[in-house]
Amino acid sequence: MPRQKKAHASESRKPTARGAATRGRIVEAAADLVYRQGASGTSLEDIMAASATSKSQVYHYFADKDGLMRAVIELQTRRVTGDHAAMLKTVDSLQGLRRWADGVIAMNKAAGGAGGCPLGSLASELADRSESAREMLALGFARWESHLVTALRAMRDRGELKREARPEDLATTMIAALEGGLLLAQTTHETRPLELALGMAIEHVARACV
Amino acid sequence: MPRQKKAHASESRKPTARGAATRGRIVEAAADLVYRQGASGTSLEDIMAASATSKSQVYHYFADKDGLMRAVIELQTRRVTGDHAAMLKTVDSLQGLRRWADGVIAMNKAAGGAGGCPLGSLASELADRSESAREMLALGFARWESHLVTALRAMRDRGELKREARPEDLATTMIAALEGGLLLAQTTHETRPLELALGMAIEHVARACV
DNA sequence: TCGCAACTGGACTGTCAAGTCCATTATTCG
DNA sequence: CGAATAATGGACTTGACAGTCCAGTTGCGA
Repeated sequence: MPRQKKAHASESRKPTARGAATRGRIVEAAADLVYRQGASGTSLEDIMAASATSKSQVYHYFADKDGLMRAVIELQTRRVTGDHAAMLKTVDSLQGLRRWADGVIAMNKAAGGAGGCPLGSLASELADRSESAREMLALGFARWESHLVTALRAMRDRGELKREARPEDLATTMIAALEGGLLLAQTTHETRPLELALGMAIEHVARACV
Repeated sequence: MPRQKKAHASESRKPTARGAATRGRIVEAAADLVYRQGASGTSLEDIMAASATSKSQVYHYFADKDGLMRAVIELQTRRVTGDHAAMLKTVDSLQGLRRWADGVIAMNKAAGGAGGCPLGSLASELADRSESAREMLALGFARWESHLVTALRAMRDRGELKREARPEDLATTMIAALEGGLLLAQTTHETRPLELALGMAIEHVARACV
């Protein structure tokens, strides 16, 4: 019996350009809605309407809602890590790190404090409810962290950061501060908690400088 | 027309002891389920089953599901602020603060990193979806912060903290670190991010010491 | 150009959840 | 005691939503 595994669209078929575009439209619409309303607060019909697709299209590309949500996590992870990779690419100093943080703060200010982190809100909602989602999100955070680690290592190589400093740990605290600050900003509708938290994290890095 | 406002049970009636107990059972069951499954992931029937009540009882004490969710927020806020008020009551030194942090970490370790913060997960889910919920949660965080501020002020009064230090800002960063650390712990199922984040926050306080 | 497979439209089903309603049973208090 | 009101049981309505099904169309490759 040659591969009768009933393989689903999302794997092992041969999508055309049109099909790939449709799939992309669905995931993007889903990601935006889920960002604003949460996964369980977003219905497939919402997504169909926002992406101008029909039910059969959604089920052609995804096994079920969970499968679509996994694709959403993947997209948001790509977006966040991509954005920060670009912002951090040239960062190799405390000054550069400060500018990166200022960029994050400016974005939050533009949103009036609301919104929160796309990865953070997904993690909070799904981490304890779906093991596969949790793993994907953990991986996403790890990838994000790795870009910070790269910047911190560059600082160390330049001699700004002490040789015994641990870039991995510093990156973890940076993201924790960012996520916590964003959550408080989202709740209070003020950017100040984020500013304070990121300020603390950067000071923490400064303490590990020579 | 004397006060025909169609006032609901949760206000302006006179509940008996039995009624108050029933109401309490409902809210507690709801709080536990919502903590594990989220608000939109928890149905009234789940809550009815867990609290051994019927639909008419739920609607006797709460106008609708939103009203019940507000009561849940209130309960969780009371719980969290109560717990931390007790833990922080006698704290007036960096040492005491460290012990408090160790207690938080131990609790998280006992849960295998999972769970997250009851207020944090509610905030992440509801802050952008219900203005009244957002306000209640902001108030809850503020009350929580105030207990930390009290401890920090005690440190300042004892002369351990610099006089120009800002207890309010330090408390904000402490909670941001805690929430961010908890989120990462929940996602990675490891306690380490929380340890690192709280370590950073306490070091941050230490930097403001004389 | 022919045939197969990718793609799409949309009706239909079954389930589950929120909220309504009314009848019945306690409890309080004059 | 005996109204008035609190408390409860549970059936019922209404709507929304995930997922199924099939008929029809488009497009690619031999």
